[in-house]
Amino acid sequence: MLQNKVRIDKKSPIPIYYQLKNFIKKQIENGIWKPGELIPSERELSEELEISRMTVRQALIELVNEGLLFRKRGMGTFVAKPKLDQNLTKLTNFTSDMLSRGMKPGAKVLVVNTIQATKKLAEKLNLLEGDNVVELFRLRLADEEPMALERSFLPYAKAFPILEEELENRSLYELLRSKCNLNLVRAKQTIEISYCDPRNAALLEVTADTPLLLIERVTFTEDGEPVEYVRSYYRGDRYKFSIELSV
Amino acid sequence: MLQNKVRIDKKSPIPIYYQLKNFIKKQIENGIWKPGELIPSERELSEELEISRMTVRQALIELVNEGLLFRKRGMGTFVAKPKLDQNLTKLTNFTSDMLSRGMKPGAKVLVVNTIQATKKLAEKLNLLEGDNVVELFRLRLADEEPMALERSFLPYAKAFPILEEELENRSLYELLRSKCNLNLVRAKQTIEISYCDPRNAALLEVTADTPLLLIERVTFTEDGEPVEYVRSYYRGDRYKFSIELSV
DNA sequence: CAGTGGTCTAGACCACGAG
DNA sequence: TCGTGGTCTAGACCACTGA
Repeated sequence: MLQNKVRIDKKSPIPIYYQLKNFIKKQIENGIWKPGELIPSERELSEELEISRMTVRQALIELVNEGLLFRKRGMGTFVAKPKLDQNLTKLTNFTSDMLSRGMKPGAKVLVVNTIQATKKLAEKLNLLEGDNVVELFRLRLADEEPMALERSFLPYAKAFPILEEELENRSLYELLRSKCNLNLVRAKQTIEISYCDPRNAALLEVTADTPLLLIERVTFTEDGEPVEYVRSYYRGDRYKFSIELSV
Repeated sequence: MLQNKVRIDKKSPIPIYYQLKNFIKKQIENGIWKPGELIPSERELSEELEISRMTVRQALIELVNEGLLFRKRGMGTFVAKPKLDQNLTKLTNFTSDMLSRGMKPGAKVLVVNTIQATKKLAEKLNLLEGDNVVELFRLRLADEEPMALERSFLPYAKAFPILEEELENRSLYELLRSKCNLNLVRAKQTIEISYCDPRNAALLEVTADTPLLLIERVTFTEDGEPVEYVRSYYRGDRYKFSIELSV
């Protein structure tokens, strides 16, 4: 049934359930277990690999959550059809988005500033009106071509270390993680059609009446604290937004 | 520590871990455990409620996945700041989307047809060129006003029962679930700016040069089989798309 | 009926973080 | 050092499925 049980090393510092997850992923990747097919039952895996059934279950449950497997009560566990990139709706940013499209990301800093929170900003960032806020206005480039205008607002108290960093062509999220110890894990965003502020049209190399995709986003750390409020104007003729959804 | 342990009923058919989840949700909802605060440790909950630690863990792990709690190694489990609607990126559809906006959804059927799959359709729906496909072209209404044009394509073999159903003002997803036994759990979609086909501009009550939000989507069942390919043109002046993301 | 996944127990050892 | 979450075991009973 299983080619070789050597794949599980109980002495390894890598958790057993994690090794099993990787083993199952490999079986699927290599087409040994095909989409729609039944995989060995929990008890079978548990016995053949000489590990506890609860450990097997931890691996299977995580793979079900990741969408690689699905289960039917009383029937067994099956390989899901791949088709979908396996991760759902990843939190991404301009830098990694462009990299995944095979383009070279860039950022030209137009404004870096410390301002006082307006009522709207205070609301978005969970601050008080008048609290200090870092404003960062950048032109985002893809393969050296203008792609978007991005105006970010960050609570000064959390993000001030970035003011001492070189921001040109750097990933803001990477800086927030490494310099401010802020781990961004969730975001809420809206997408709508908008138009360019005429003063900024030239920067994007469009005319003022060109429709743009306006993406407004608030990004949060794992404890739910907002860290960034950003408005991005993407050139509608060059950008297409892609997402995956689940129930 | 815990007001009363009566909340866990071991005789109930409701799983213990599930009762515990609900209990914790209540504690958070009622402000007894506040955002950012430490909640009792796994061992504490296990002892006080007289249930196994593994059972406590199952409840906590699921709540962490749902974003209500977060954990720090060696420190404990904390209540996450609410702020975000708790569900991430739900798979939604026009009907429930409009209901959640407090508007009355509607659908006017323009075309129902059985056609042969083109190359593109065959690819999207995992069919062979020429296979039968149900085409459904509808004008979607919100509070009786035109909001979007939606052209859906479904594999005839899976979706044919809907042809015998009244489609006017019905939710397609609801019909697919109840009449075709198709449970849609995932989707992949793209959002971009587009313009209306001049022949259809009048239906949306816009001029042909009005920018629209084009949402293209393929929807899948839990085993990864595509069930619907749909192109929706939303009026950019009336619609704003909203999503939540996580790592 | 036998086999499946779903739930649950009562232990155990580990690595990590704080004082 | 002590308490935390992370991992793991070897059992158990249940409800559900298909034959």
